[in-house]
Amino acid sequence: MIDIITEPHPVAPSVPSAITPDTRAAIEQMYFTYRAFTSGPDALLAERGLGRAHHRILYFVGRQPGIAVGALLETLQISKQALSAPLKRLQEFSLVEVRAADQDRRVRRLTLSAAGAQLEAQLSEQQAQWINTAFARVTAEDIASWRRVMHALEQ
Amino acid sequence: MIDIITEPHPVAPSVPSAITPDTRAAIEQMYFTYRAFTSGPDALLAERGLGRAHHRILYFVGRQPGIAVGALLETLQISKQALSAPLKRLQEFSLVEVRAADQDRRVRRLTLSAAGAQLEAQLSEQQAQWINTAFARVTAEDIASWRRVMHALEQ
DNA sequence: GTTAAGCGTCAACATGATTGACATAATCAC
DNA sequence: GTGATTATGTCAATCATGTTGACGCTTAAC
Repeated sequence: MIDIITEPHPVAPSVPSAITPDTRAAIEQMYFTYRAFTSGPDALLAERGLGRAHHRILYFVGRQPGIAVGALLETLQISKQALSAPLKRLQEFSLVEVRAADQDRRVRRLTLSAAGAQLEAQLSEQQAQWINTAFARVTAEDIASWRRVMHALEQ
Repeated sequence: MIDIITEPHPVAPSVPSAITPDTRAAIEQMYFTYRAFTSGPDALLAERGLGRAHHRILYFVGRQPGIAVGALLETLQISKQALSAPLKRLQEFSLVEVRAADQDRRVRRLTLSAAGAQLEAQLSEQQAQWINTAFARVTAEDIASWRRVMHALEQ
């Protein structure tokens, strides 16, 4: 159980803040934009009885075919138990295939089946169209700048 | 129960896609950037036994003091049942205050207590510092462009 | 042959969301 | 005033996604 503290909380006195209206606007934009970003795929996935967890697996296995389970866990930053159920379901649906690695047979390599690759393409296609639609409304310089800022935001 | 279809799925044949490597990169950037965006506040909230749901309530009540429950539901796009538990908890912790509206006493107006405002400021401060740190590494033109693109992405 | 690595699985639990049904108080329409 | 509607709350069942802990299995490494 998490330690719930309701008493006055011992926190470092907050440095007088740089929360300008512009920064506030940026925070809100991250929230709403991400929500819009996920809503398209979510609907498509729901039709098949899948969720966002399955999407992330499909996505990263698609990007790195033959990725090991451990590496996928690192990428997703979740526990193996959290991965277990959605990965199993993707196997049952024949969307993801699992094979022991040749060199080290403890390692399971994950790849997309043809159907898995097709679904992944549909999902990415949706997001790509959404991004490309937005990109079409701004200049090439805006896009380059957007990338620079997003990269800076990843730390 | 969701209708689970494992048979070949009746989907419109996907239009040959515009998923360029650049678009892929943009998709990934959204995912990782949002994850980085939420990790700071999440840690601070966990110390107090709160989660992201509480954060969103604190945030929007902070931005629109006196907001009605129904309006908050609209903003968050969740059901009243989903709001109930975290809101109740915020009241128990004396972070959010609830008062019947003067004109229409069915309407409950939500405001932050002093402690609630302080916590909200800390959380926003964290995100603001993160954003400002990133903004410091790019030009003013990049920031303006970033805003334009983010706005376009909200549709 | 023992140890360690990579992975799987069972269990218990927390959180955040859903839908459905019903309850209550206050306002509005007549 | 009565009756419908609105704003909100609440109980219940369910789902998805995550956690930690404990234990087991197969394979590789020493």
